Order: sequence, then C-alpha cells, then structure tokens
Amino acid sequence: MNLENTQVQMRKGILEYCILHIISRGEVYASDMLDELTSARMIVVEGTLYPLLTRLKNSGLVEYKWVESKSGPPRKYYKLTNLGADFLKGLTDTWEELVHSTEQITHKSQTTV
Amino acid sequence: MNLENTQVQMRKGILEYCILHIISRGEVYASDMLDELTSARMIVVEGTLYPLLTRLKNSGLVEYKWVESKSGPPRKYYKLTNLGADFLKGLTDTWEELVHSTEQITHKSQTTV
DNA sequence: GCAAGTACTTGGCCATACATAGTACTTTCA
DNA sequence: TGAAAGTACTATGTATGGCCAAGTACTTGC
Repeated sequence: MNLENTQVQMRKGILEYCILHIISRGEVYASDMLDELTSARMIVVEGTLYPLLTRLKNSGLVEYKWVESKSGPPRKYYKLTNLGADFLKGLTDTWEELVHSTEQITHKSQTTV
Repeated sequence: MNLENTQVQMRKGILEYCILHIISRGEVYASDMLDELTSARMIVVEGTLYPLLTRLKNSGLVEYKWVESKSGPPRKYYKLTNLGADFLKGLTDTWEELVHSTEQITHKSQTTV
C-alpha cells in the first residue's frame, strides 16, 4: 500500500469520465486524447487508453470512423453516440456527488487537525 | 459497462482517503465510520470497510486498541500512526491534483456543449 | 440453553489500470 | 526495391481493490 498505487486506484473510473468529455467536444483520435490528458496532468499511457476506447465502443457509447493520415497509418476518429451523451450526463452527476461527499468529509476533518 | 459499475470504479482509492481522514479526527470504530460515510452519501458496505481497515493496519498507517462495549462484543478503536498522518498528506495532494485535472478537462468541454 | 443483535473475518468474483510485446501500415532513404 | 524508422492500434498477463455472501465470536434477554 503505497502512494503510487493509490494514485492509480483514484484514477479508476475517472479516466472514463474524462475521456468521454474529451470526445464530446469533437472528433478526436487516440493521440489527441493522450495529449490533452497529459497537458492536464492526468497521466495515462497507451496500454490504458486503447482498451478503454474499445470498451466504450463495444458498449455503444462511442463510435469511430477511419480517416487516412498523411503521416502514417489511418486513424480512428471517435465521437459520442446518443447513448454516450446520456451516459456522460450520468457520470457527471456521479463525479460531482463524489467530490461533494469527499469535501464534506475532509473539510470536517480540517477543523480539528 | 453501466453506471453503477463506473460509480464503484470511481470510488476506488478515494474511500481510503476518506477513511484516513475520519480516523485522523479521533478514535473511532467501524460502525462510526460507516455512519459518517453514509451521512456524506459515500455508500460503503461492511465487506469493503473491514478489509480496507485491515490493509491500513498491516501497512502501519493505523493502529487500534480493543475497547469493551456495553452492548455486544468489544470494538476495535482505530487511530492514525505517524506514518498514516504522512500518508494522508500525500493522499490529499493526490486527490486535489486529480480534482483539478478533471476540472480542467470538463470545464473546457462545457464551453462547447 | 437458545435466539437475536452487534462486531468483525474470510473466500471468491469481477472490473480495470498498467506493463509488455506484437501487428500493420506508411514514409524515408540508401 | 527493400530495409529501417515512425505512427497507430491490438493482445495478453498481472495486481489491486470494491463488493457479495457466508461465517465466526461475543453479549444480552427470554
């Protein structure tokens, strides 16, 4: 039980939320997402992102189209489905409630520390 | 991939943070923590809390003493160790950075939606 | 004694983040 | 032309941890 491991655990599920948000903003492919996540200091690696995108696609939350690239193999450009948009709304509620609950607990603590 | 499951995933790791906070506030036993977590709408069940406390204890982040109860079996009253207090500081940083990163991503999204 | 309530324990299941290695396509350049 | 490098995506295996469900142990009250 170390700090690094807990950071990983904290990220679980939240990543899915962030990625759906990024996709909701317009069509993007994996490297775009990695750039955005990295610039927000939400560390992610390929081995995490690609399986997640596959899961989202298999659940019908996102869809993609192949687009040829001028510098390399074709890319999968993702966008949200209607189902994905609904799911994102639900996730937003979940996240906000989770943050709120955590603040309620930790703020109470700070008064006594 | 449903909402419930994602809620579970989002809780991962965060629970540990919340529980350390609650313990940092004074000596408590498991049912106290469950009450507090429930009142903050952070849903937890016994099967989650007890193993977590055991992990925290085995890692030397918390310690406990047995205290007899007037209504039932004796209780384990937990408190933070010095190591646990340090760990909690690290977790606080991690959590705040995670919230910040998530806000950075989701706020950008809200401008286009 | 025996049932009911409280507190804690244990074993197994499942989802997911990550490491690592591998596939496939394109461009570059000798 | 064909080998090397770069880009994009895929597949497999491991570890962690939340949860379910069943179980143990102690106390109280009938």
